[in-house]
Amino acid sequence: MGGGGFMRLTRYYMPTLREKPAEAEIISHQLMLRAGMIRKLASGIYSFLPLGYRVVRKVEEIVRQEMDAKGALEVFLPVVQPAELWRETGRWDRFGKELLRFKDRGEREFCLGPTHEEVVTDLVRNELRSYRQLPVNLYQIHIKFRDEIRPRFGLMRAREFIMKDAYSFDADEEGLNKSYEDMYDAYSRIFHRCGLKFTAVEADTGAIGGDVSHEFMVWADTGEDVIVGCPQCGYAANLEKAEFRVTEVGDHEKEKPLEKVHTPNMKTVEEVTGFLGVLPSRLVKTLLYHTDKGFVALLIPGDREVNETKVARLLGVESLELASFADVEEITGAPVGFAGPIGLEGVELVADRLLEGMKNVVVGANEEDYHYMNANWGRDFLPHLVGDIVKALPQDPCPRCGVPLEFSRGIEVGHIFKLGTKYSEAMEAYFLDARGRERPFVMGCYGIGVTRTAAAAIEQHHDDDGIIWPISIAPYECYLLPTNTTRQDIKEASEKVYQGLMEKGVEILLDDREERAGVKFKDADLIGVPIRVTFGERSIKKGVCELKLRWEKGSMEVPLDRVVEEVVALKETLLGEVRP
RNA sequence: CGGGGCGUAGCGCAGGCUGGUUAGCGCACCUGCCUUGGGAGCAGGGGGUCGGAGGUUCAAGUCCUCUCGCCCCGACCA
Repeated sequence: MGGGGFMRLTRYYMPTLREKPAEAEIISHQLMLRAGMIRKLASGIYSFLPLGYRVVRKVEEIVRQEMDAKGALEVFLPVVQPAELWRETGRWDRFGKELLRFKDRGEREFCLGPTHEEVVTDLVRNELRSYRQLPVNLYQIHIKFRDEIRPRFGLMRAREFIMKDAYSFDADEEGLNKSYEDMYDAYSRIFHRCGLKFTAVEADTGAIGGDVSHEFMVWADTGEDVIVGCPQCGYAANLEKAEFRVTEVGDHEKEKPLEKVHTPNMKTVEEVTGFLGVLPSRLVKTLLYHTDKGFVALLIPGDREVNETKVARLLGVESLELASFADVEEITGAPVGFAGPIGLEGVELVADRLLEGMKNVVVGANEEDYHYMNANWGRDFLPHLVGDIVKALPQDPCPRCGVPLEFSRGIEVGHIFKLGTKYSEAMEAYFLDARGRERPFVMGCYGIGVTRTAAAAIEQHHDDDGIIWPISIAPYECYLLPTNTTRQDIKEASEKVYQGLMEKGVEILLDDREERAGVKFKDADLIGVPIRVTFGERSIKKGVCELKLRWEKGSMEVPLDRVVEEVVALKETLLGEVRP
């Protein structure tokens, strides 16, 4: 590790803060600032101090070992990338403002790399020619820059961050499947070794493209992502992707005559259903969206929300956003709040499958202050397309086994994709197969947010006093705490143990500062080193010191001449607990 | 991009409405004494372009205009 695996605090740079910085909202951000791990340079841009950087390096090293074990090869690609490359895949225009663009002195356009599909594909297309050279998996660990709309939560959603990204190149689908499985396995091992409680969930491929994808989620109530899981069969997906079973196959009511009702100034589902005395699920919301293929009207139950990801996938569109108020008026002939499928022309009607078979529902009348009651599918309106376009809700039946789904929150720390030939075709990256045919590489890409993983670990492992590092990613493994360095016996004992542990390769901090014991205890707890050895007056006279784990209340007395071996053994035990 | 809030010492803040000596407090920092098992005590001390620019005024941290930065919420589910 940088700077060696041992250090005395009198020579360290670890500016801890007693008070929590005003800017920090979530616990990992607060603790990283307080523990002297990071400092902010600008919005979403952080410097790593020695303690923080050691944690980053620990995570990186675990990632590196597991990637190498799968035969992936480490490379180092440029942060600054030319616009032409991004134009080849069309992402120069599509990527949006997250892509930080600038020009060099010669007015040539560049960007700071938010990801490296283009660069890595460019790299191999000039060098890999034959199927015999495949598969290849190239990875790197370094800085990414994404100009987030709103950076927040410290390292959790930073603009500049450290990422491990890997790209696999295979000759065919079968090869890709193998590469993907290897990465899935490597990721499981990596997060396990980092001491994290996590789960892999099915995910949508979104802007990166491709078809199959999993996200690795660290469980945390403060997480920004919603995990939908089945307690019975283990189905797990993120909210964007989560499917659910339709159990009700329709109503057995008789169709009643369509009835136009006056609903003055009632625009929301609550207002209309409250006024008409029906359940929100009996109202059909009609939402107008603008897509790159024109306008569409989405029909969903009043108690549901549109899942835009599912819609985009179903329609095969790239952009999807709610129509403006003006467009809604133009298309429906009524102000927002009164749209409905009956008599709505010029737009494609897309209905959620939940509505199929429902009888006598409420819909907007496309006329200000009017709705219809007893509208019926088939008789009064007929959707052009039916599909799953709403978000799952807790208690919806699992798509696989029908057991009620449970919702929880998580932090996305890893994401793997089967890309297929999307990039290789766009960039004309071909190889020759066994029969001499030119074929595009079948690609996969695999990311891990290294700095986010460190933050996620804190979200999952802390208490009121500070961080509680899993030993595998702790900045140091052991904290030596002489309570009073003015006493020779205490000082000498701690120095001797320091020497002993150093020789055994244990990563240690010796708190040799002339501070009062309380200050040292507070700092030790704050920075969260897992093993602590205390040298105090009472115990030193008995020839012992105290061994304590950060997450346990009590400590154990250990003879001074045995503490080195005890710490070494303890370290091995703790590391063993996070080995896959 | 829309809305709200905040920029005063390294950190956390007061002062501002109602302009008026040398701009304060706690923590941190330096020196000394003392103390040494959960962020001690006493004494002394250093540190500020009050985010920046312009303006009003005899006088601006305070009022006005502009600007920069940071934080939070929202970005339209009819």
